Amino acid sequence: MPFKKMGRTPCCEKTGLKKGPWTPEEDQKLLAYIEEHGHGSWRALPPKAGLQRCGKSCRLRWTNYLRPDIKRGKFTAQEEQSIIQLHALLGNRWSAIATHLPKRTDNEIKNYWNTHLKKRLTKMGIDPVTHKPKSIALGSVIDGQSKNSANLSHMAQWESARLEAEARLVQESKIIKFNTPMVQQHPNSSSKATDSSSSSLSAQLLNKMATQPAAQALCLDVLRAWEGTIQKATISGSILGLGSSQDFIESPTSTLSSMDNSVQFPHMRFEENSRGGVEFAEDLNHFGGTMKEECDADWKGYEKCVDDVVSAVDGQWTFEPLKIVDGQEPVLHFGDGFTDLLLGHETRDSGDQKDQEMNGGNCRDSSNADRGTGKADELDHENKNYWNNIFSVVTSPAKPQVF
DNA sequence: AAGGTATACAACCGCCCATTA
DNA sequence: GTAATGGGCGGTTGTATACCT
Repeated sequence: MPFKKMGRTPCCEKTGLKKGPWTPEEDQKLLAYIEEHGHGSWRALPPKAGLQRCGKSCRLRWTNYLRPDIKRGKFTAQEEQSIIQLHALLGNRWSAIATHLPKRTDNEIKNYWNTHLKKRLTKMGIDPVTHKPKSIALGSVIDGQSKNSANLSHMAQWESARLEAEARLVQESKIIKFNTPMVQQHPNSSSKATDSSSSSLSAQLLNKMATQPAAQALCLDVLRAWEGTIQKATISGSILGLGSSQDFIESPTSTLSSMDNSVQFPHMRFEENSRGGVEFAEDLNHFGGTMKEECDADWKGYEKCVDDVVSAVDGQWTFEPLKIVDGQEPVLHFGDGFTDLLLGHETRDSGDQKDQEMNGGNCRDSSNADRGTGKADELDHENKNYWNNIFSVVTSPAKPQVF
């Protein structure tokens, strides 16, 4: 009984068809046929092309290998970072991840993740599913946080998909026009987004969500909460050993109706950049509203340990000094650290060359050394870039994005 | 040099969904 | 309304190669 589903027939007769690696001759036959006739029906293709293969096999061979617009070869550091960040955001949605990596197939990305990045994660003591230190992911310290973070991971996936859909709807309909000016402009900012061109609709959408209660879809709140969870879990939980934190994460649905505006987008400010796109300008308050209040208790205890910040060295999560600048609270951000570590920054001094390469592009450099200097503006810059990366992904699904 | 093991990647499998007849 | 079909997707397996003992 080869097929469990009723009404389902085999895509092809299995007997007599070749399986396994494709030969150059087979590739040539397939290429020649598609170039001349197009693939048409994959099921009907093999006999026409003179191939003893099933149509599905032909389709896979074409889409994953023979297609002319495929980039093969080693993944760049930028691509690696994209994969890691997108995976943190989207999970194992390889096709969705692939849409943001030009000329890379989902299969290739999936394989690369499984054979390289996933192992690197594990080696670093980070759970590849939750993108968190395993001590947290396993719930060895704070079970509640672990569950919350796992839930948030799924929530983030759900929210990201929803955000994509919403952004597409807005862009495609081009009906919504925002007559209100860009709100919450930074005092130093002169950027405006008053036009209704499609290029700025994403910015408008984000700002609309930030300012109009009825439109506050909270698509990004889950990420914010997620980040908060990481902060709390990492700093107050497993790292500083301050005990468990109270649950503060709710589902997007529940927060939609109950959360105060002050803990939503207003602590994030978006601007339209010179290219007409949207970019995250700054986090006006790392801990805004109730989230800050709920964290105060932890922060009081945290004051005793402000000289310590977590870093991963040789696969161990350890402490290193962190100076405070201008009385500002040092903040660990989700995404800081482990992404770079995965990219080869295993130690504070080992990634210099790579840092230089990445700094040449639009990559974050969140080396621990920089963090250790306590340069608040640099931290802010890193934070800004990190969110820009995420937002550019979720708000520009149609545009391949390489960080 | 030979055998065993690990790694990387291509390919396959089964499920699912949208479309079509 | 239902079965048939095509194709997408994620998980898994198979195989070639590199590395180690």
